Amino acid sequence: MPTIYDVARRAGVAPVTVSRVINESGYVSEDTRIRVREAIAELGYTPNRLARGLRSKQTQTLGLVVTDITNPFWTTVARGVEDAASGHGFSVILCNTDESEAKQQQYVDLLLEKQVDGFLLVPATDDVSAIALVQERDVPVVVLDRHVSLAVDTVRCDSEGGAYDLVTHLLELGHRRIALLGGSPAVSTAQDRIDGYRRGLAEAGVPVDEALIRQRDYTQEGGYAMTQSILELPDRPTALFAVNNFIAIGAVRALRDAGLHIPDDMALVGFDDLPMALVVEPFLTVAAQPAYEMGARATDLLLTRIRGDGAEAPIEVILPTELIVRRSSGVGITTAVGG
Amino acid sequence: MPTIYDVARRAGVAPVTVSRVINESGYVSEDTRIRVREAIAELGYTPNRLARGLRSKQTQTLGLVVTDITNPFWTTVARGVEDAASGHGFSVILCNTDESEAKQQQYVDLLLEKQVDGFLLVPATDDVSAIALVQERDVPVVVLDRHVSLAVDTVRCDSEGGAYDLVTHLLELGHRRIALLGGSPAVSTAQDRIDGYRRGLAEAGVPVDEALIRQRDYTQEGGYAMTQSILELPDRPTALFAVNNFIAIGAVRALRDAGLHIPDDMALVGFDDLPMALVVEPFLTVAAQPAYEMGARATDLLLTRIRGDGAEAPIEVILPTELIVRRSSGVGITTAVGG
DNA sequence: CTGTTAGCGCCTTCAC
DNA sequence: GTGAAGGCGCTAACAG
Repeated sequence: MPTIYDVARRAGVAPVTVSRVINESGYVSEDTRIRVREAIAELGYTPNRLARGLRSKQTQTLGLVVTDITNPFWTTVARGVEDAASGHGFSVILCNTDESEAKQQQYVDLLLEKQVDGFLLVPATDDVSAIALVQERDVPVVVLDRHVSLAVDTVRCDSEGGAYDLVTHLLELGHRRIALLGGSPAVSTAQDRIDGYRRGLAEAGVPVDEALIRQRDYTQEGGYAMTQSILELPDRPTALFAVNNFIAIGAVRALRDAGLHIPDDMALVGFDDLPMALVVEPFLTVAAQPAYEMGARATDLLLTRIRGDGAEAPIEVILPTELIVRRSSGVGITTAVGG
Repeated sequence: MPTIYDVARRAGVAPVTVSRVINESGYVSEDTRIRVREAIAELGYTPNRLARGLRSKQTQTLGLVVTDITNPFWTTVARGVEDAASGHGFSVILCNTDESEAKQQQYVDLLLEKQVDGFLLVPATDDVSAIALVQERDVPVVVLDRHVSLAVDTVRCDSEGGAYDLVTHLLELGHRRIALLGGSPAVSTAQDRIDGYRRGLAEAGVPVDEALIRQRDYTQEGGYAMTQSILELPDRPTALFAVNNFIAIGAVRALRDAGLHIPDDMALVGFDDLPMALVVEPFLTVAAQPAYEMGARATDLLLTRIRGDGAEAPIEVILPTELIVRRSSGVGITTAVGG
């Protein structure tokens, strides 16, 4: 592997001049620049980023830590991050925690050791120790999607508002008994969506029936089981609110297995839209989150922090969700409407 | 940021001793080991992998370059890679090319600069220059999923056999006119699947009608358009073979929009299964590829190459596909059968 | 506009 | 079992 010394020798200049040509930093005459470029091409020289990072203390690399790369929502976020980052010459290392505290800690340590310039992190649980560690090390972090009990930049969606919109939509259609199929209480979005659900009912003057609220996790199995448990109630609801896309799919399957028709026998609404490429027939009424934009915005914020010219105080960016009304809630509309 | 020098001073030893403790290399007495460990903990020392990599010429990092991170097939492969790699202390940098030659070249260059120890790469097209470059640099590469015109380790699935199984299955059900909705000719799997299709028909003594073969790309839009074009034929086929999961979904939508019922009006089979978490009702007969295993096997192979104790000659691993018969092909079976 | 010097943090090599 | 010396490839800081 040739180094800048080899290039320098061949071009008849000092190594530092080669460095300047590569990084387009400092003054280099057009003449020597051309000679250096030629030498680089002739030798097939490739810069060594380890050495560069060691010396300059910048790796031009971001760490992205998500909870579930299997969920299209997160791959979409990742694309937003990737596009925004590469537009500024940064690359991204993607890590998957499976909502595990231990894995999260492990990846944060690894990324720290790899000297990433900043973190984009979806907290696996409500434990903030990993994030606190990053902050202690003075490495910029932006928390994605969820909020934590820590002063830190956050970019997330309006889960409370999205849930409110969905419940209000169901109430307007005449539903009064609406069950909630929830996620883990350790995840802030799950809690926010319950809050929005309660507010929607409260504003409509409909009392909350605690027997209609379930909490498990963001999985299809969870959605299936919660739906089954709801269906066993003596006094069944007329509508279900699934707080995540996987839960919604589990609910659809459980309803189908129980021989119930959507929306005639049971209305259903969900959170997070599925990509068009993956779904045969979009029929689920959802509060869609701007996943791609969330990734891009968070990255922009992180990059300003890395540049060091942002405001001092932590910022919280909350992106609106979009209510997309389709067949599953029981209206004949299939086009999107604002929300 | 503390360095090994700080740790060494605190523990009253030489830096090299700290290094030995961290890497568990060489002899260190139990006594000093404990003192060093304590100093590390007290200072909150984190090793710097850039420095380590620069010196040792190993980064314990693999580059994984895939064509479409939006496709659940690739995220599953990625998980297989990730699990196998982290089991051996390696981390993975995941890059997405969107089937673009230029992006692939860009990422390969970047990963080379980052000094990854090895590559797992899904070729974006049939251009092999990027792979050749990696080989010139003496960095081990394993090609995933597709085969290329180059002597290189490859781990892929038996596309030809899977296609053969699907076509044979349709033929056994009595179909004689089977259309093929294909992918880009620049992608070897697309070609292999056509080959399997032709062999299946040939062995059954059914002549190939070239008017029933379409080739576009692995997208839902492509599947939709190809299906429409097939439906315009004066002499329609009775079954469709979609060579990829996205194409299959596009076909389902096109058939539905045309008011045709699956499988009564038109049978349909596809390639690649969709994860259970994402699909409401699995009804598509498919040749499923062992995505996770493909990633894991490829990683194992790559790691032996990195260790340098593998055979010299390139290896080609071909994993079998599994025929999963469901409703869409027109049989009343919904359980999996071997293939 | 170009060059010299030094050192980032670590590990390899050799010495004791 | 432990340490001293040196250098991986690059760029910051300072000259000129």
